[in-house]
Amino acid sequence: MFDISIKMNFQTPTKTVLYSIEEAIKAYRKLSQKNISSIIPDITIDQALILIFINQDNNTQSEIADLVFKDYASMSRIISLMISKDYVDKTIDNKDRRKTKLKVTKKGKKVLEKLKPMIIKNRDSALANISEKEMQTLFETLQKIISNCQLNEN
Amino acid sequence: MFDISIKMNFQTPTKTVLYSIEEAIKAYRKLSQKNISSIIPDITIDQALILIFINQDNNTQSEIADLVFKDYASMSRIISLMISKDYVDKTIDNKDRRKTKLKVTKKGKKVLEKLKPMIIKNRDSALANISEKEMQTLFETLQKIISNCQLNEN
DNA sequence: GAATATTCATTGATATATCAAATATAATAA
DNA sequence: TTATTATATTTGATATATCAATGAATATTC
Repeated sequence: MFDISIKMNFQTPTKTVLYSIEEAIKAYRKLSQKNISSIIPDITIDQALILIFINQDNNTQSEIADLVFKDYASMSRIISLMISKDYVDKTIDNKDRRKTKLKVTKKGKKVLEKLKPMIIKNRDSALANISEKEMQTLFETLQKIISNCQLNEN
Repeated sequence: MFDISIKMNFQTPTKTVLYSIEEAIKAYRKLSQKNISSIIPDITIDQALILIFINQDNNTQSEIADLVFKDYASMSRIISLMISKDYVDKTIDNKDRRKTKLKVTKKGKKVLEKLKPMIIKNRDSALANISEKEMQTLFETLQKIISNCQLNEN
């Protein structure tokens, strides 16, 4: 009895939308990584995304980590690698010596310019045949899920 | 000029739905992991998911890897760990000695029973206040994105 | 000003992701 | 049957994820 009642509510994982969300993001990542690697072989999509954010504003390392949903420890290591590849340049913020100032190098800027068209193309092909209205609905539902999850967080 | 025309199409990453998809799945994973760890400290959500799939059917290791979107190499290592924790038991398939037969151990089954209510609760809280219709729409849009990405795959 | 607490970043340990290469077995072609 | 090819899994190398602990600088409290 008990077992059956549990099973009734216990949908196979593959049947929940959460599974589809995972599937969608993995498919998009795979496509993006493949296309980006075809232009710049030694950069990951996350590194490219980080490069875009560093280029946009004067954010600290941990602010950017929050933007790309990364742990600060991971961020620290990714930045090290990006420095060693000469995509990024790091200096100490003299107003607060705990903080870092990140800057995209010349090489990094070149890479960004080379990648931009492909980044746009990736987004466009992932979102092909999806209307503005559909996209808006998708966005709103996702925001609900996000805030639902964050409610039960602390 | 050229630069401006690029910028016009180059939305800030945070403004695309793809970013929201990533955000949603990460928020859900964080919530799930937290709640699952509160019951069984030494299991990850992916391991729990894998346990469910092993329990359901007689799939081979790589079939399960496909179900949970994991690389075969990762799967191999995850299974090793799950065996060492006595959640899973592995034998060679004598009809085809390349294949493995995976089985959930008694301890694994106990863990699954303990976790089931929480897994259901996690899904429910993530999807709270989302109507059936909304969920259906979400599912359909995600399927479009998935097939869009897989089209440009090979 | 000294002690304490907080913040930003790094490092260590372990698990997982990814690609390439290696093994072992099975299926197919010659 | 032997050689070749294909399939299932493992292993190596490197990058990333996560948690805990540490270091360095700043902010707060007394």
